[in-house]
Amino acid sequence: MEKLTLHNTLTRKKELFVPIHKDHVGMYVCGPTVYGNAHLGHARPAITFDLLFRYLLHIGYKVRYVRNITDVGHLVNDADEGEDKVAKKAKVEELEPMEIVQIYTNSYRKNMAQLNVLPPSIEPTASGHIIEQIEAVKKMIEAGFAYETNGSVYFDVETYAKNHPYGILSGRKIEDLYTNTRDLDGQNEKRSGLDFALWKNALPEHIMRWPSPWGIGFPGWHTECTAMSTKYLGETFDIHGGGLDLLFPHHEAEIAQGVACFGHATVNYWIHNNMITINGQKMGKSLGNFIQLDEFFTGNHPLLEKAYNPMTIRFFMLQAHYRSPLDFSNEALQAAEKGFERLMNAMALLKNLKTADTSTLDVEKLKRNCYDALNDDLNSPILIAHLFDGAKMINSVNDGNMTITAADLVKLQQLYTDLVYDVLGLQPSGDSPENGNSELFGQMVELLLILRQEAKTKKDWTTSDQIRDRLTALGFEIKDTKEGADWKLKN
RNA sequence: GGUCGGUUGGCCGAGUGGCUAGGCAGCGGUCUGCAAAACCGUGUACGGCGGUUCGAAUCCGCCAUCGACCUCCA
Repeated sequence: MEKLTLHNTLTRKKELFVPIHKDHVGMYVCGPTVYGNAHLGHARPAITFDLLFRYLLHIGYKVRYVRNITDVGHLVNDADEGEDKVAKKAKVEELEPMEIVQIYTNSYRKNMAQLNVLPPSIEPTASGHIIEQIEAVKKMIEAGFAYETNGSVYFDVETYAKNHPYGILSGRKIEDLYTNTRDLDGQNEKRSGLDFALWKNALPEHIMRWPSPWGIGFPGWHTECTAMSTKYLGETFDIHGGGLDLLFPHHEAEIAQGVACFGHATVNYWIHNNMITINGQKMGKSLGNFIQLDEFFTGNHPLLEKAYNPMTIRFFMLQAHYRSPLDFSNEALQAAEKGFERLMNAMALLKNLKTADTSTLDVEKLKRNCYDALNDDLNSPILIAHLFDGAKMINSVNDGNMTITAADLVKLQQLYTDLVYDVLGLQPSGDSPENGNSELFGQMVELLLILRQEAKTKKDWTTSDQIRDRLTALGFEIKDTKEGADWKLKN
């Protein structure tokens, strides 16, 4: 099996990945809070961990991939008066909270499918695991790491920090946290400003509420991930992923909760993807540069010059390393679009290349380079660079400047299918399954091109150019090759 | 203010103590009735100042600058 190294945020080093159980991997990734449409920011962790998921599967692991749906317990702010995001949205849109959850869960799944992100093995919801969360809170109280005040339960960071390194993941020192913690409203119930809520007492106007040993309430926002990850992956599991923005306090809190519940660390490898910026600025609702995935796909946003195919977005993200920040701009996306086309052209040529008795290209070396890149902390940009090197070779063989044996061609085809389709999860953007009439439609275009060819034979350039120009105006791209005219629909 | 991470050619974006990243754009060429597309070839680089070294864009120090987190955020 390939030797994969991954950057572990806990040690800030690349480490050889060794799963707890041979051949099996347990991976948990923080999913979306479903109170709004998925945006570009959601695509980054989804694609990052989809790549990891796909690569682990490709190199032979059985993977249980758990990605949660947060549908409760995420407060709009950390004050006691904070409203649940889902409940707030429900009030604004005059819908049941679970209607909100359903609408945006459906929308998220649709967008993920468009990006060719594989569904996880298990997609648990916070509201479906209230019992598990209550049990976890009970354990933490019993272990002496949590306390109840007025029907709410808080994690006692000070007590925890006496014997455990709170801040180990985010590199924070507890003393600094004290001096830098902001004064928020409603801190009076907590023993310390650092303490975070495990269970919140529900005020009468709260619509999402459940009974608990501490009265009617709802779970705090860090608890669900601890309860659900350990329920499905065990008390200790291999990989925990998420966005860098969740490092503190969310993942730090998860580590503390895990120790409080089980007496030991629950996660071996913490993996974090970096953030996306737009024209150098962080994406945020208040900055007005917040672009939803649907808006990318339709081009319907003031910052977008055109619509972008989901595969362009995917390819664009894979061209940067997951731990680097990635800046979005129309120019960068259009460059990615062109590059992606180039790669797909090579994929198409690969299907029927002419073979020869000898190869003037080294498939094994190319293959080694590609896997080395992936094994080095999922270096997808390097992988793609090697795939472009290969594309150049494929073009050269096609032009007759290089040769390939039949055996090497099979190997090369396998390599590209494995890496481009299976691991990178790219697919030709022309494959739009919603276009049911595409075959008939294609035949019509062919017919027009035959008429144009007849005109060309008669040197009737007026007619031939008219057909070509009108088709171009309709959005078709006509390519004249030695074998005749070829066409495709520009997106 | 604290912590962490960046600063690479026109743009995006890798990587490395000495050996071509790659893509896009540009330029030149092939193909074509003309185009378009495609393909081939090709230049420009490592924020500033010091230091270590035979050699640094790559290591160290200082400075400048940008960003992230510290509060919900993917």
